[in-house]
Order: sequence, then C-alpha cells, then structure tokens
Amino acid sequence: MTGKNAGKNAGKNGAVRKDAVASIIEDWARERPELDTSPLEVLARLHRTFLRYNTRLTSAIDRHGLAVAGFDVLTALRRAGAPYRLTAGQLADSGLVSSAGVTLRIDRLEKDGLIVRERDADDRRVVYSRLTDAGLAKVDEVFAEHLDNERRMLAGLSPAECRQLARLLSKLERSIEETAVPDEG
Amino acid sequence: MTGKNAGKNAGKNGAVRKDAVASIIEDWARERPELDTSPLEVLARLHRTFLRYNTRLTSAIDRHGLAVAGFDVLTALRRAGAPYRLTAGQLADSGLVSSAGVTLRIDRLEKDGLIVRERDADDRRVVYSRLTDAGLAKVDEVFAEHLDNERRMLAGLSPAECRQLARLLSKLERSIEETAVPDEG
DNA sequence: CGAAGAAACCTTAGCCCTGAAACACATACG
DNA sequence: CGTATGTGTTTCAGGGCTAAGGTTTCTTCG
Repeated sequence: MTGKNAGKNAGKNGAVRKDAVASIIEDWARERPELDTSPLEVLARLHRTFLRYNTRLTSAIDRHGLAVAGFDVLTALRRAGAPYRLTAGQLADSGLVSSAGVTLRIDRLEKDGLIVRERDADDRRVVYSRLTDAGLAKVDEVFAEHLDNERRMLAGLSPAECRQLARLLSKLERSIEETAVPDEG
Repeated sequence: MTGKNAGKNAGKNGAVRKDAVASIIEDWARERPELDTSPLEVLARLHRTFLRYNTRLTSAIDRHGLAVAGFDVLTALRRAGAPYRLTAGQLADSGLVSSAGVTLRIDRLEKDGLIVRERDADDRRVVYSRLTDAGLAKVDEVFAEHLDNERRMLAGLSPAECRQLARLLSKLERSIEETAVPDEG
C-alpha cells in the first residue's frame, strides 16, 4: 500500500516541492475559502510525518519479534540504569500512556520472559517491572539498530536542519501541553 | 544533577529549556556512552509531540461523538468537493491507512448515517463512500472548530517559526519516505 | 468463449489503546 | 482502632489498526 516512487529531485535550491498537505490545503481553499487553514501547514504535516515514521519503526522493531509498545517499556527500563526497575506508574508517565495500557504491555513482556514483576515490600500496592537478563540483552541489541534506522530516516536533512527541527518540535510540544485545558469546567 | 555536559542550553534569551527528550538523551549518555543518540533529538520529539497532539485532537473530536479515524474520512470526502464521493482505495491512500482499516472506518460511519456506500455501475468491484446530508453538516461544523483547536495548540510559536517547522516537517516526511526499503530487506 | 491473473474490497485473527470501575493496600482522622 | 479517603494497579467494555487470506468482479489472451 506504499505509494509508488514518484520522480525525485524535481526541485533545486532547497525549493519546497508541493507535498500532500499542500494539496489538501488547496482543496480546502477551493471548497471553503472563508476558513484559515494555516494550522494544517504544521499539524497535518506533524500527523502524516509521524504516521510514516511509525510505520517504519513498527516494521523494524517487529523484525526482532517485538512490538513498539513493548520496546518502549524495555528502553525506559534500560536507560533507568541498574537494577533496571520502574513502577507501573513511572512507566505510564514515561511512555505517555494510560496505566491500563502499561498493565497490558507488562503482561505481554512478562509472558515473553523479558521482564519480571516484583511487589514492593514496603508498599504492597506498588509493582515494579524489572528487566531479566534476556530482556537486557534484547534491548541492547535492538536499540543500537533502532538508532541506525533513525539515522537513515534523517538522511535527507542537514545537521543544522536537524537541530532546528529538534528545537521547534520541543517548543511545539510545550505549546500543546501549556494550552491544554487543565480540567473540565 | 550531575552537571557534566549540561551547560549547553543554559543562558541566552530564547534558550531551549530542558525537556523530557533531553533527559532521555542524558540517561543514554550515562548508560551507553558509546552510542550516538542524536537521532532522538528529532524523532523522539516527533513521537512525543505527536502523542500529545493526538490526545488533544481525540478529546476535541470525541466531544462531537466522532472518532479521529472517522473524522479523517469525513474531511477527505468533504474536501474532495461535490458529490463528496471517493473509493475505498482513495480513502486508504489519503489517510495513510490499510484498506482493511478503511472498511472498518466506513462500517462505523455508515452505521451512524454520516456516509452511504454506493457501488460503481461500470466496475462493480469499486465501492464509493458518499457523504450524506447529515455527514456534510457534521463535518462542516466539526472542521471549523478543529482549526480553532489547532490554532490554540500553535499559540506558543511565532508565524515565522510555524513556517520553518512546516518546511522542515515536509522535508522530513520526504526523507523518511525516500529512505524506505522498497521491499523485504 | 473460458480460464488465469489482477484488482478492489471484505473478513478474520491478533495485537494495541483508552476510560471507567473494581480491587488491594495505605494513611488520616475522629 | 475502624471507617473514610486516597493511591497504585488491574479488569472490563469498546474501539482501532494491520497482515493475510477470501470473495467478487474485471481483463487478458489462447
């Protein structure tokens, strides 16, 4: 279902070639000219770019018999350092996912022997997830390849463009977060 | 707070405050200092920013009794112009989703009376989805509010920053697309 | 014509996510 | 010390997505 490889290098001098979002914006200008659709320039591109990134990511991780959701948990545990242990709540925060989602992710990883659950002795509500030796080996193997895969995806941007894009995305994340309604009312 | 390499983003006006991804990169530098994690500067921020965007988007659309997946189909039909009709294949391409996914989206929208399926008379394999009057009214209502919501999310960025971000995201999408392996690798 | 192959869509099986409610445990307070 | 309330995790119900395979319908060509 991937698009056919259309002609490349149509533009020069860094000119921006028309992309799918530009066409979408043109469509709206024709159909509903009274609307200001400029937010789509950023956010529709964010959406589409993420979908493409996610497709690539999923198939790369999948080759190692992992799902992105599980990989996300394994990397959070790995970068926490020895003894590679976090509570379900910490994992939920770090992955921007609900606590229900974390339970399911952990279920699957435990079934595969990559992590173990351990109850806290002091506060028996708390459940830690800890990397097993197999989980540690797996994440160290897959993460290095993951970085290589990401490097390839960024090949079309210069280092300066990457820095700029990183800065702007960070600012956008903060803007989205700060303009969220805190609660109902 | 080990202040080893942390001084990088201190100090100037418009300085970038440390965000979650910066912490993640510091973690990796401590745990696996031999890896070059610079791709995360861009792509982990892309991932997290999208997740936050998607959460906001979902709750806004949900207030109208719609799912993002369905809204996506409705807008594709709306901006195609009268008679607001596209094939399942066209909808799959436009939404970057599999044809199976489109079938499910269409099922739900048809059940809600927002679209109708129509078989092509000439080629009876083809199934069009067409907006009903209710669907047209719904999408015109929700889309305008959607744009306002997106405008709020972008409030923290200047117009110049938005233009720059749009350009860089477009370039990134193309880079990801072009570096994809055409087939099994 | 009629069978092979291609194309468009649908079905199935499997995994993933969320919000709300349930459950287990901790803590505060009268 | 025992109920009320809060916190951390799990369960449940309801969707959503994909890959792979199935069905129906064209198209091609002997």
